[in-house]
Amino acid sequence: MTVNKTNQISRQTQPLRPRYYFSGMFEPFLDLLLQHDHVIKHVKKGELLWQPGQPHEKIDCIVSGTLMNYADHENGFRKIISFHGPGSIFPGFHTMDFQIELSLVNEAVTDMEVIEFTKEQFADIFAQNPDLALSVVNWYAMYVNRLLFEVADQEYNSSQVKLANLLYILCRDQGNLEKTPCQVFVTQEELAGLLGLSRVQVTRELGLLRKENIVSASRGIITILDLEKLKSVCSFQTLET
Amino acid sequence: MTVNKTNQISRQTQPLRPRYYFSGMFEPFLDLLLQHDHVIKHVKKGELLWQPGQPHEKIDCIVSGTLMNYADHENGFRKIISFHGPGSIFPGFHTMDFQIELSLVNEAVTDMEVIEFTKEQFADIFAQNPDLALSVVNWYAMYVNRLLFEVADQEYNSSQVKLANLLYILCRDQGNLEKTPCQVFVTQEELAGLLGLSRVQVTRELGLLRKENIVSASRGIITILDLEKLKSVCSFQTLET
DNA sequence: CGACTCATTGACGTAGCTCAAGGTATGTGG
DNA sequence: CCACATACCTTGAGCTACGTCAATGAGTCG
Repeated sequence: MTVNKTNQISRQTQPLRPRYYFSGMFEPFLDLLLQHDHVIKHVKKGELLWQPGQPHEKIDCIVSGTLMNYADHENGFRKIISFHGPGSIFPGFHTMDFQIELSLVNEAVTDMEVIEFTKEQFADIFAQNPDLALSVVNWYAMYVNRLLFEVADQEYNSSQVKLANLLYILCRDQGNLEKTPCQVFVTQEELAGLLGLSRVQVTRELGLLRKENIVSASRGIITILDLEKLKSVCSFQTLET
Repeated sequence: MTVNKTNQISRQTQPLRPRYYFSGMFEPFLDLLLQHDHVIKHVKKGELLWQPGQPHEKIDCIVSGTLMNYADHENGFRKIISFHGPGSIFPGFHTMDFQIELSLVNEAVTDMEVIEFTKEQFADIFAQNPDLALSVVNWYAMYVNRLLFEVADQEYNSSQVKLANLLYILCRDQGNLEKTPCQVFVTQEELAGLLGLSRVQVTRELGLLRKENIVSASRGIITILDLEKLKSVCSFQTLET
């Protein structure tokens, strides 16, 4: 996955679009991070990085593997918020306590290796390295961007457009926009959790996309057959110009 | 408004709840900011801080007045995202370009005075002052918290609960939780924009709350008559324990 | 081969939307 | 101070997108 590693003020050629998968931003700092006090942790697929209901005491920098971050709502819905891969940190570094963090869950979707810091340890590194501090800020900006996309754009789209947007973005997050057909490895239940729709509605909308030969679906895999047709369903905020 | 000005690792007594109105975080740095290159800007009520469609080139630190930040969706809905008052900065400092920022609008809801920096100027201050850098990060964390609240909680609530949550939070944002009756100065159209509901639906839900003597409403003012009853309608994420 | 999890499809209910017609404060110019 | 315009608010009728419930099929794995 290509990631913009800018640490200076820079005008990219294309303004950035939302993403659901974060990676790469802290790779330039891996050596630096390893020089400071830390703990190496290995987490098996399916395990949680820490127990929900606890305040966030640690910051993890991902070396390998992927993490899924979600929240379980009091009336039973599971909202998937983001995925984090190598070179991302989670949760973002800050020095406050938020109620809502107590109900966030972080699950390894593959075996993982992470470098773990306490908030105090990370605060020291943060204070001594303005470049790293800037990356923390840019990490937050990307996270805000994903959330703003949902709050200001997806909220007003039909379930059809929501789904098309998400599939397109997941495709891009994998760096697969060029090669069609592109496979996205995700269950319909996960799609529903990412979109805030019911599983049944996701099935229906996928059915429509399938009828138009835009995608084909099998157990846990969506294949994008016709990216151009898919784009024609997406909303403006999603697409490159 | 009381604001947690923590710049060290600290465990507050109460985990923080979401807020829609941001202020105070950068007040300790006002003198510091004024020592660096800046421009003082005055913006009249109703004017925009910068034109939509432009990349965000500047960072404004608010000295006085209040700003409303919203996005207009391609199919006509206006989503209100946040309000910023004295001691907040807007937009958050970062060094990337995001597509979605182009459609964010920032309108002065009162006459305003702001200290304006270019990204380059702010980047210098950021690099030289770890304390200020930490406040930028904490500012982002609070912003993320407001967005997560909407994405992970409000999304699954009925319009009744959504509205109750919002009224309670607006009340708290003003620091008025103690004194009932508490007045919230907001039109029903703004409530609709904050919640992603139709104006008509907001009227209906307010009507129900009125029947229960929880609120009374007049032109542009909602008065909370019975905070305890209002709390009984709210969802868990909204309330203090 | 039985027991999962994942996907499909139909029947039906409803929350919240749109459209529409009106009512009531606030502000402005004469 | 009145006439008129302009916000803002209220209420009803009807529609529809999406949710729920339920029954069934289709891969996958020990």
